[in-house]
Amino acid sequence: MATMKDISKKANVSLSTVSAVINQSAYVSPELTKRVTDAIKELNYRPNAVARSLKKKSTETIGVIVTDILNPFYPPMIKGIEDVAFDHNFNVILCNTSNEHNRISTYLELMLEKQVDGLLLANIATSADLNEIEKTGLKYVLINRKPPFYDKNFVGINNTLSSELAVNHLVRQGYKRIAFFGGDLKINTARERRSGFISCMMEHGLDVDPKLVFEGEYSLDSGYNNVKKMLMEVEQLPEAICTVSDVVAFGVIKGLRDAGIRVPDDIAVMGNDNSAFSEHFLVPLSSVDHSSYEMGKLSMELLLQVIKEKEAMADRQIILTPSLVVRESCGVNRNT
Amino acid sequence: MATMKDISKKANVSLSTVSAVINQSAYVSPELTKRVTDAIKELNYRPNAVARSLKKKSTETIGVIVTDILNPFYPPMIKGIEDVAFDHNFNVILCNTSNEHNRISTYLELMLEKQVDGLLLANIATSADLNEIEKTGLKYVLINRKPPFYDKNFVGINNTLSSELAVNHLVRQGYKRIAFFGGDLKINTARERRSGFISCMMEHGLDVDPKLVFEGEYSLDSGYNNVKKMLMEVEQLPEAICTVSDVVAFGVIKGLRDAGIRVPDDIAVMGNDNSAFSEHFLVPLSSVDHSSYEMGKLSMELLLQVIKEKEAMADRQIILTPSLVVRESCGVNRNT
DNA sequence: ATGAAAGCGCTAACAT
DNA sequence: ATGTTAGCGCTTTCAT
Repeated sequence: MATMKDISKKANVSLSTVSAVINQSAYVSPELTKRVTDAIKELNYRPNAVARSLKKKSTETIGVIVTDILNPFYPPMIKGIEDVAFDHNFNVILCNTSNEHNRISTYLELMLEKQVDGLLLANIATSADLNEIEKTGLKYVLINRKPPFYDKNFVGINNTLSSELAVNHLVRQGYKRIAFFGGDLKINTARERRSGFISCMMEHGLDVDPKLVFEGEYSLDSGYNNVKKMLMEVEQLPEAICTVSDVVAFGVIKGLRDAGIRVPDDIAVMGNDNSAFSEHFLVPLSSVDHSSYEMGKLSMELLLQVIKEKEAMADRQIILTPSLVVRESCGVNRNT
Repeated sequence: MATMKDISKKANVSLSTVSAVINQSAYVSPELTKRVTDAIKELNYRPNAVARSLKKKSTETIGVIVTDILNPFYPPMIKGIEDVAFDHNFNVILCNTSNEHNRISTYLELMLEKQVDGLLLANIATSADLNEIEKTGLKYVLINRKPPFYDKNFVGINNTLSSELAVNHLVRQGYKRIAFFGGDLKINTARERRSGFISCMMEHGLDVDPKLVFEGEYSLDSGYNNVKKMLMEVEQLPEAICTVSDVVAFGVIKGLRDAGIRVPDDIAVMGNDNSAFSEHFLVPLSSVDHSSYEMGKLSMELLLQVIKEKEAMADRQIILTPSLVVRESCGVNRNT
């Protein structure tokens, strides 16, 4: 690989002149400019970003940490991040923890050593984890999940509202006895969606049967297993099931079908997330769209701002508004 | 951020001693070792990988270029890559071209400048593209797709066999008039799957109606649109449709349903890829598994070998064997 | 066993 | 307008 030194020799100019034409950081006479650009072409020169980074203390690289790229919620988010990174000549180092929580620390160390300009994190839900991030001193923005009392840079959605949209739809369809299949209450999104469900039910004057409110995880298995549990423990089944996420709804529908219960004929099922292919699921899933692509995009744009500002800028929390997506899993309006 | 210099001062030793204890590259007396490690802890020192990379000419970073992370075929592959990278303290820069072919060149330049140690490419199907890669001089291995006559490092699957497995299954189910919904014939996987289909049909003594062999793309829309086309142009519909990929099958099933045709009752549909959630699709899709996670894993392992060998090692082509996955979309055996 | 010093490829302050 | 030079943080010969 040719270096700037090679160019300067070939073009018979100084190093700083080469640097000046490459970075257009100072006026260079057309004469010398041509000699330099010619040499660059001839030697097929490419600047060495590592050397530049060492000098400039910036790598134009960011780290993205997610829990599980296999969860269909994340690919659009990652695509959103990558798209804006690409537009700004930034690169994205993908860190996929595969739900192994202790991988986070290792990734953080690696990112620190690699001198990334910033971090995008989609799986920080506890103060302990946040603390680890803060200790790195890196610039960062949190996506989707956040610890209690967190008031710094963040891009997420209105989770309470997402449940409300879901419940409203179910109520409009005429369902009254509605179950909630939730997630891990250590995660704010799970807490907020759960409380949105409960408060919205109350708002409608509907009872929430505690036996019909389940905790779980953001996984298909969780939905499946909770259905089994419900079938065992609950005497009177619900008319509808409101879930914390599409993958959970997938598991719920699978569990229901395995038990010979038809969706939506016997029980309606509502998703939340609007994952890819939910439209084409066993029974096309009604859901609430969270535009995770948009979240990715906005978080990267925010991070770029944070990186580029010289003095610390005021923190921002961007909360997107979810929207209802009606398909078939909650049947047609029973009131009309 | 503390540097090695800070450590050497604090511990009152030379730079090379600090380096020696960090890299365990030379014997250092217990006495000095302790002083150094203490200083490292006290100053919370982290080695600067950028500086190290500049000196060592290796970044422990690789670039991964894929066409579209939204295609469910890729996340498992990326996860496989990332998992073995993680085990070797390598980082993965994700390059998602979003099917914009001209993004490839830009990514290649960026990867060159960033001095990645190697490249994993899942979308190189033409000699022209391969040429671009070769010009970078970077080490690389191709995944899944490859240009004609390519005989270098590669990890893929036996595409011909994947079609044969599909056809065999359909024939076993009693179908005789079988259509093929293919992909872009510029891509070897599409060509091989198509020719596997045709030869296997012949093997069974079955006619291939040219009007029932479609070209297309690896996308849902392609399957959907080709169904429309078929419905318009073909007088006698097929009993079964063999597709080049699950996403195409998704589109096919959607198109069929929209036209009031039931799957598998009226027409059977066979996937190929076994994407995530195919199991939970509108009608659970019978498919052929390609273990894209395994492909990712093996390709990264191969790349690491290539990177670590001093002298050029013999090229390797790893061809995985696909396996049939029977679900519901091709009905039950009509012969029994 | 430890230290001094050169140099990886670049940028930027300074000198001319 | 162009060139000289120091230095980013590290590794690695070469002395001692």
